[in-house]
Amino acid sequence: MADQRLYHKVANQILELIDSGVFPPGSRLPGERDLAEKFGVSRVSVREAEIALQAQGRLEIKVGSGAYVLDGSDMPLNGLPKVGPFELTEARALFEAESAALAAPIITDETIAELENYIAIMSGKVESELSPDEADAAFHNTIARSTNNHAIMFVIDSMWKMRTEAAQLQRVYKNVCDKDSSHREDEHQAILNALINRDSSAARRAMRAHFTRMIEALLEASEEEAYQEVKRKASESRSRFLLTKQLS
Amino acid sequence: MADQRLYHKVANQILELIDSGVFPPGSRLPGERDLAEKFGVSRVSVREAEIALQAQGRLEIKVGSGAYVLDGSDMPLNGLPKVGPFELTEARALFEAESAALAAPIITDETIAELENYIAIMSGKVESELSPDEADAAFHNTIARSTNNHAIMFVIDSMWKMRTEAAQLQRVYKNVCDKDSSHREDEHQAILNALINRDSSAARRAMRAHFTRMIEALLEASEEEAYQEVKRKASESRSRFLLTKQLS
DNA sequence: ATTCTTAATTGACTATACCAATTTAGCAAG
DNA sequence: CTTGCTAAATTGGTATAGTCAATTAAGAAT
Repeated sequence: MADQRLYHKVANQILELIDSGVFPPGSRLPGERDLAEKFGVSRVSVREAEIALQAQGRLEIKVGSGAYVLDGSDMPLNGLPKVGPFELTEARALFEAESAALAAPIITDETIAELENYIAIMSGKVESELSPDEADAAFHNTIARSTNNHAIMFVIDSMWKMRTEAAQLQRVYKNVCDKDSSHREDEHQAILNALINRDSSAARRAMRAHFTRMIEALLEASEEEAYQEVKRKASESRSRFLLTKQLS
Repeated sequence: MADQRLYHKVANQILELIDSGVFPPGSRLPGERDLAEKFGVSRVSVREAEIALQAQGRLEIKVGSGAYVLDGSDMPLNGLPKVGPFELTEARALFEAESAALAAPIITDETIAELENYIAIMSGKVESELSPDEADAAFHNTIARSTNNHAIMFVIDSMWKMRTEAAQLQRVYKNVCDKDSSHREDEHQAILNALINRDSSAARRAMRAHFTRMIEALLEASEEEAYQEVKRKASESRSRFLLTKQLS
């Protein structure tokens, strides 16, 4: 532990100050010169520490202004895998179902009201600064959050970010996402109803059904438009997913 | 684009050299002094560039040796949340169970042989360059890999990395992990048997049981040693986990 | 109160120097 | 010829000190 570089130690000290609330997200860090004196190190080490933190998406350094603490929500999260739409949807079907099942028994009325709001936004019945897509993200993330389990929140959030990247790259996925707005509302409502009833098992089923239909839609889309890659992956996995579906 | 920092430009130049194959993964970069001269910048700028790339997991800098290009496979993945041992185990119970259930119908005999080998390594019956802990990681990662789903592989791998970080920080977790070696072998064998039978449902159950016992062990440990934080989180979530367990 | 100018602050970059870890070269012993 | 050790060269790590440019804050002029 003693063989780590100085700038690494400094970075950790800064991180502690951030996490302990001394420097909340959005706030500005003291200047490099101040921090150098405070930590008893050279300015170079502070600089290197801040550069490393910036590379990790924890800070944003503005020339002539200062280093600002970034909110954890917009952390880019390095190293997400490139993942095809089918396998991603499959993974979400499994994991988000468990997320919903775990959330069901302990979800609060406030959170349920929040979810209702997101559904309204998605259907366009309520105007908001959130886009329908962002409301969709918020819907799933909020369920994950109500599990009170940070690992689950991380996983659900990561998969949404993969979806965003995948949607940028692949037309099929985007088309399907756009086209399924009609089904989406009903399915989200079904999930919500299960949560309102605090029915863990129903929540799992509803969430699985939500993504299962998305997979079907992807399959159709991949047949219409000859996206070989998607088609191959889809047919290869179809049987086993439909198999495991029955086992829940 | 012209207002980016120098070290950022240098980092991009280095990245280009890496991606173009001039410096393949595993190779060593020229020294900071050489690169500084080559790029026509100061050594500090090269240093800052390499530190940023290291923070992004593209390089590994070894003191007195040099900066080495990292393979994409062992990128450390930044931005992992700090997660308590209980919630992490809970998440793994849910997600790894689904991973195993999905893998069961399509796992190959080769992969099963691989898993057998990892179990043998963990029990010490076979000597290997892998530590028991690394074999444990390989066991779970291999199951995830056999799902053929990159999103699932990512999630399982991420959670193992969280575990590693958590174990460094929290004694309880580490103690439990060390003590459960005895149960571990039987449970892993049970999982493997389910996979051999291609029994999706049994694989799910076995995997859940594996982590459920770990949670019980954590609960005991947190009572013995008065780790308030763990204790609180555990008791708060215990009921709902045991609840959802029955619903599978 | 508003705008403009100016001074102070802050990050960006360079140059130089020294230290410690690592590697390499060379030499000695077997 | 191989092995093992030592010393020198290489390499990253840190510090100090200074210059420059972007930004901000303070003050003056309107």
